[in-house]
Amino acid sequence: MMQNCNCEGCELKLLFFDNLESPEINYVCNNKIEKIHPKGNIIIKEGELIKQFSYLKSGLIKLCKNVSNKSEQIISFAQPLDFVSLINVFSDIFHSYTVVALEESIVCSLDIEIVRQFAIKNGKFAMNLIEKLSKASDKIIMTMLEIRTRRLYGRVAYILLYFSEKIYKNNVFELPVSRKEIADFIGMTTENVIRTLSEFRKDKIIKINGKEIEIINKAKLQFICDNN
Amino acid sequence: MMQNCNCEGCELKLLFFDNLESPEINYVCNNKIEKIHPKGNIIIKEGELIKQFSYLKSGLIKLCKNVSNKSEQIISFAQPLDFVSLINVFSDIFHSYTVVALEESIVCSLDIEIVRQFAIKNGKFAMNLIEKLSKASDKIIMTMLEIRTRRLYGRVAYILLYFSEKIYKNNVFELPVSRKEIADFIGMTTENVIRTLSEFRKDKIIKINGKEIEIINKAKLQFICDNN
DNA sequence: CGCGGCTTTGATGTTCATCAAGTAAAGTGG
DNA sequence: CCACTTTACTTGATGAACATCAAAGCCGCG
Repeated sequence: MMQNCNCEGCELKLLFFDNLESPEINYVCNNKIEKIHPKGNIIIKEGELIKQFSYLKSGLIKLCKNVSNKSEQIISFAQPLDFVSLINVFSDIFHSYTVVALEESIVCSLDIEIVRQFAIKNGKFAMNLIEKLSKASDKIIMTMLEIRTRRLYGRVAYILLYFSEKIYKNNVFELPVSRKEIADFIGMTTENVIRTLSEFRKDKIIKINGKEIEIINKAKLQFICDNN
Repeated sequence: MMQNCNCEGCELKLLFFDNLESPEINYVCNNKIEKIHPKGNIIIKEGELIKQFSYLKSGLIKLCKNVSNKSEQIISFAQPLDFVSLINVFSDIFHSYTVVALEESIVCSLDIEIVRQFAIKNGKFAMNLIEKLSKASDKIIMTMLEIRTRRLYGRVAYILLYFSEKIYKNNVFELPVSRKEIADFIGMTTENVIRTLSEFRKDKIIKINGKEIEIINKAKLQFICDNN
């Protein structure tokens, strides 16, 4: 789904291509591929050849991986500006992660060689890229540590606060993932995630209506997050 | 401990400064600080201002972090070429990790601004830097996932094989860390790490003599690693 | 020689995964 | 559109995995 939209107005252009001259921006604009991925669509598949540099313009994605033939592991969730095109696109030949759209997502892609050439020609652009990649990796590692230091209740509380504060910026939100995906992310079983959510509901900390969650006692949820 | 050693012979120069011209290499050589850190020394402290870009010339270090006031978390172990100067040196103002020497380590440091200017002036150098940073982050994330997918026995087996194969390339080796540090790394308690090591000893999988470990049944250890 | 830190083992209780069984919701084909 | 299948969700019961508490031995160091 190639589109000839004008990149001049794109805020992401500013993020990555701030340091490119106008003819280069035009080049990017003419050579980029913009694709709308419906919910559930696989954007990048583990094992595939890395051909493109991609970034998320809108939507929400999950980053996952198959580890040692065991069940799917979810590494992180990401929104625009959290960056997409992965940690390893410049250092590997094959994708080592799978990226899936959790909500309808617009992804812009550029031939990886074009980006590489830009970086080589333009050090400021490269430096900008380093900053973005660093922040993305750092965020993933920090989140994994935050989860590792907690137990079941704390982990579930953490992820509820995460969606509420970081992603939706609202006490009421629609969970973009299944109970199983939460379990895969926090490293617990689906049953125990459900049990914990039910406990929170019984304790009047949250309201549950299918995928819709309302946080009604945020202080208590924060306390559980901090003390479990 | 500043030294005027000749960087021309340094293999790390090739890794990072392959793309710098000779006068630039001389500049690096004259402005670098080479420091020998004895075992146990803190090389970088969490919270300090980021002033330098550092890399490990020899030795072994651990990367750790205090998370949410809870006990110290070990993120990874690293050797030379595994890289040091962290994921976030170009994107943050303060160090968010602590680096400690587990064995006597030689660290070379350069003013971070010098490195930044090199990257801006020389895109190839910047690209090289991106690759190194990417690989380092990717490795950390992969290791955290490998540990997360396993249970106590599998985790301990994993770390024994890790030290044996990746670090010391020998079936006999001196553990560079305490039992507590292993526990902090694999996210279990010290007592259970010890108990597991004792079990492995009773099952004649390893021999233990204080910090010295000998793997005598590697196939079995690998099996435990793969099935727990 | 005595103190503190690291290591070890055992006993106990908590946390969590697993198994089982049932309900609700969502997709599928006639 | 409905019967059918599949997938997601939910709850309970049980046992396994693990943390915690306690006590003692070991070792290096002042």
